[in-house]
Amino acid sequence: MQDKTIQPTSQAQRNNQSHAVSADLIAVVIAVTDGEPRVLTIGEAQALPSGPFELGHRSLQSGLRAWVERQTGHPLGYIEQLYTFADRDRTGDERVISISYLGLTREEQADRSAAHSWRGWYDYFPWEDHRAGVPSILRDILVPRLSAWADEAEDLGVRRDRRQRVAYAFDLDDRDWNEELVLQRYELLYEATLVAEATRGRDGGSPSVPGRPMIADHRRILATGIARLRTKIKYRPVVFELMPPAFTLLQLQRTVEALAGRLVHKQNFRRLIEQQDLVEETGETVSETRGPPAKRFRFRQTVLAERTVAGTKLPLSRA
Amino acid sequence: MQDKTIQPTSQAQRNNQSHAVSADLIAVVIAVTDGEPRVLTIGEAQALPSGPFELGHRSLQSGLRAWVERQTGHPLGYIEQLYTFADRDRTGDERVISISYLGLTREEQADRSAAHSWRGWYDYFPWEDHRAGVPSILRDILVPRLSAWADEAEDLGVRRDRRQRVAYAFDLDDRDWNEELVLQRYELLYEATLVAEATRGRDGGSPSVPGRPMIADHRRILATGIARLRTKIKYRPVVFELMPPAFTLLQLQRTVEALAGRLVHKQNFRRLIEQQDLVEETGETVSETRGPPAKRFRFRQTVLAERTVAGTKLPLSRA
DNA sequence: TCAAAAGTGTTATCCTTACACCCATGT
DNA sequence: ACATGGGTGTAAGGATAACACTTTTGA
Repeated sequence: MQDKTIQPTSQAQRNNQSHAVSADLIAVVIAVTDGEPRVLTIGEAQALPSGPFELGHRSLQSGLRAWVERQTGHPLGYIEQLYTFADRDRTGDERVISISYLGLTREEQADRSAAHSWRGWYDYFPWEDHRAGVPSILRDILVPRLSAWADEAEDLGVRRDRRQRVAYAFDLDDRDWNEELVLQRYELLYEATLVAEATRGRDGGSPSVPGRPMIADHRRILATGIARLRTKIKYRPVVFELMPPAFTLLQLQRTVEALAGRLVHKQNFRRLIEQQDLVEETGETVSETRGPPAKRFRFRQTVLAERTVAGTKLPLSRA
Repeated sequence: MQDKTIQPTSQAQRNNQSHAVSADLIAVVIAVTDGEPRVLTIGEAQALPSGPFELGHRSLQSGLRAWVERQTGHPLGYIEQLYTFADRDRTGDERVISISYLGLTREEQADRSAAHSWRGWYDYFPWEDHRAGVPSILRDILVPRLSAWADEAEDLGVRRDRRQRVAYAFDLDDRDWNEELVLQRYELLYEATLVAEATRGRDGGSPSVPGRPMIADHRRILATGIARLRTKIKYRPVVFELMPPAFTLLQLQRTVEALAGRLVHKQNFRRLIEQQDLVEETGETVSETRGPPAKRFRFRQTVLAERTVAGTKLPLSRA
């Protein structure tokens, strides 16, 4: 359109302070303790650790690590970027860019003095825990309210679209539950103004549904992190970031189940783990549970080097 | 550590202009024409479309769309976020945050007047095209130079680490080539100062290797986009964003091969596509190639709604 | 004593991989 | 005629899902 745009304009306009933005770093830090997935929070457990990206930070990652450590006393191990989004600042004349990260650790003797706490993530998403069967809130509260919301649309197309999305994201009948759709479910609930965040500041709306809210859009970010983690454990050995150095296969299974929010088949799970050579025996056995002593295993660090690998899904031809 | 950090500090410090940043939006826009994957470039084909995120932009996505359209006259369809990174500005007292996106379109009658061009992505990464067998540059130039670089390290551990990473990322023997490791390969070449971008500004270094450079870190971003696309085509039906409304199975196959940089098995590919119900016949046939007329297919839009689905890899137990 | 947990097998089924082959058509 | 491409068939192998069952031990 304009011929002055032959060179990328970023350089040219950088000195123009008219587009001032500030960047926030936000961390979703997860640990699994006693078979419960927990998230690291600050304040009244309504906020994720976060802080502005500063000039002193060497990189986004190190800035994030600094903030988490400062606010919670907890050093981070594995982290990966989640998503970046932008909202208009409350003042309106500035933009806030939020860069979110997912971190995995073990909930250990961190600095007690720091004001932080670990909260079970199902406090925020009670409908996501299907380990003890389909949660009653789902059947009794969420689905009826979502159906009502779908039907209240005037336009036929909208109605159909809503029904379809609700069915897809919340479809139960046990086997069809897709645990990865954490974010889609939260966003549907938000759209239907069934979560507190959606009605905040605005008037009325439906009374919100069980599940603890968070400040700003932190709960949405947490949902993003959970969704990412639930998909990732299926194709990358990230669970081990959450495990102690040595563990039994049952402990490993319980951790996976805690994350996925559903139970897995014991024998097949064990076969899966062993056949992929993900673990090796330490030689010790422990009998912390009742039942016979269990062998302890450790993660084979070498697989990180060997098989950062990905799976093929293309039927390659031999050259 | 500090007790004043009970609340997230982002709010508190937002008005402090000491951490001024500017945010750039960068687009990797891909199309496949005549069996060649192309990337949308501006300037002397050394830059990706980009521009600062401005107050007028409703969202990151719409800001990106605006910039690409302004600079190239090309409207965007499918886009997804790639990655966000930060570099110190050349002035040193400000930060630049780059938010990159991947876009997929068809290279069509866009505005001719706009100063843009489509470049084959293998111009930038000649070592990534294995459709006609292992590229000779790989055997003759890249691998020898990388080996030399690995061996020139003084520390034994570093030497071993480098060799391992080179072997993993570049290992040939045909079948073991992993087309998804585009970024890892580029970064190794960068680390070994074998690409022009690595020696730019600095003195000497090894003479660079075949492959067209780009400004700043645009080539790294392109590598990120290619890698993402190569992995994504395996589990989401995104190829169809690159196809015309109707196409033959061979055209579809050629597109996938262009992206993956390797040949796929014809019969098995067709089975894969058909059994997943991704396409349906239009009823027409065309004989543009020699050989018998081919049926034309169209993408079944419904699958987007039905199966945004993901695959299980956990051995779930029946409740 | 009994229930929870550690283990070991075994089978059917599906998907992937790899072959081999025939037919139609344009050069 | 022949090479290129369209289309069909099928057999072997491995991974997954779904069974059933024994043994050990703490509560």
